[in-house]
Amino acid sequence: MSLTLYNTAARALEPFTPLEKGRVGIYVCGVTVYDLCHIGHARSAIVFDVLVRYLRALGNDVTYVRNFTDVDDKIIARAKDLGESPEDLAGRYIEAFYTDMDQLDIMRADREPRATEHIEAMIDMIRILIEKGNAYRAGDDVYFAVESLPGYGALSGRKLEDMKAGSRIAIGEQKRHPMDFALWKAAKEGEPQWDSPWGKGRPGWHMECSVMSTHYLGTTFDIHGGGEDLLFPHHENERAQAVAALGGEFARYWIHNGFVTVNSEKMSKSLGNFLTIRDALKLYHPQVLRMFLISQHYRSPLDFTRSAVEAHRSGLTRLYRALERMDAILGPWNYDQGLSKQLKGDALPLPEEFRQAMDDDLNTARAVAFLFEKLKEINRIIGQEASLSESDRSLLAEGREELIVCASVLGLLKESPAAFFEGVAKDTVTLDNAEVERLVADRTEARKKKEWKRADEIRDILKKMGVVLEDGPKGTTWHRDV
RNA sequence: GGCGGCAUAGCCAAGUGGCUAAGGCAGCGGUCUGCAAAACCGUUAUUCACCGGUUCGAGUCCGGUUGCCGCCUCCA
Repeated sequence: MSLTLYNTAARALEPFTPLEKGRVGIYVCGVTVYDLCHIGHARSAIVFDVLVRYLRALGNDVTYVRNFTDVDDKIIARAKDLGESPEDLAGRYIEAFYTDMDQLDIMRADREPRATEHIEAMIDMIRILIEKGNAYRAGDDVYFAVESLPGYGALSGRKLEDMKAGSRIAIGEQKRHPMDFALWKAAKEGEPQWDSPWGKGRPGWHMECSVMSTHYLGTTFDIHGGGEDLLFPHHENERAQAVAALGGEFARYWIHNGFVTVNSEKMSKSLGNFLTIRDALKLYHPQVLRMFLISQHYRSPLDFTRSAVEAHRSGLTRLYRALERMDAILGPWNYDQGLSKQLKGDALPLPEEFRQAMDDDLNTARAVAFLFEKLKEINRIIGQEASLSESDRSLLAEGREELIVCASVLGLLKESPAAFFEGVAKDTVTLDNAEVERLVADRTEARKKKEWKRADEIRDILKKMGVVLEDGPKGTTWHRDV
């Protein structure tokens, strides 16, 4: 079996075959940097992060391009409100993007172009579109003529005649067809602007992606991704421009991720339920968020609720606990190893079951289920800890490797258990380890003397400090309450 | 109005016509333990919103009903 992906353009699952065997070019629409990223941005970023990781784990040489939209109406408006330059505002939010995404362990793309770095090429593309008769000037603006391109609407499954967009046209616009969209917008006072054959102005939103994707990946490339809301008009228009201007096929596979709702409501400013990554990270450990965000299929809507996220925190904790015990038995694992191997693009040894799940349109829910099945196997072996045979130990070592390699494709189990437990603990108060150790030792003393009451008192004290004890055959271990 | 999606146990969720409907969380019973915790074992959907149909066989395909959601306007 090989990788099958749902191609929005075909509205069907299709076997994925790159243009060139072993090489994959992927372009993903990034964010418009005028505000902090929210949990929906995180989902999108994680979906494509996992896709790229998996393509690499299969041994592909992947070129991953993700843009920043750093010139746009919203940026200009926000900058004006804050009395800041649009460039500074965009710069600040690009930094914020990295801060947040780094915490979620989202890999950097290979190319992260900004719209403002490619204005010249956009002007060139607009010029070509005018020459070819796909675009026209109207006043100081330039519009794309949707009727000039046969098949416009095919990507998003719309017919021009169905799209009664007349009511959306602002007075004063001189479009030939209501669906025509701006390629170049004439400059307004005090806004970012560039010289062009049509006077000073700035490019329309869709232009940047047509130009930057084909610049880095060629006129026909493998995968284009983004949130499902971008399908229309953004992706439709992006493709129309590129196909009309360059004649290539543009993207061959279109992948769109579903939305995140919060308590069953779409996030919106008016509802005040915008959950930024930053705020979510105040409540949950980044690995827990990641686990939650990949726990269902990427095309399904995902509802963010406290109880749902917390369920995954419990599950992830169980995985890390097993890791901790394996480290104790086998010696500590180097927690960077899985990831660093895969970043080189070498094929990873992935178990068949895991591969089948991922091959099936990136079924991360099933992939996670595999992790738990593996966990059960491992725990069964550890259960006999007192008498582990050589073959048990090597089974355990194999199991650990498999578990971590698979998890690394999902971006999970990437840190040491100690770091995870420290980070995931409810109690933010720093523990005095020496104090804990002393109490544990006192309790061990009491238990030796069978002073159960005293022992239980100490256990209660520790519990209140946020420490949970486990009495095992090799003595008492403790960890922070989760 | 146009286009599309979803409805599976207490909750989340996989299931892309055919062995006993994954997995997680929560609960319950058991093993272990001084008692716990953790772990393991067992258990919790004769049934997949409802009604018809196709088929030897449907959660899975088709039609209808109900309910929810998204896009069509900036949006991941």
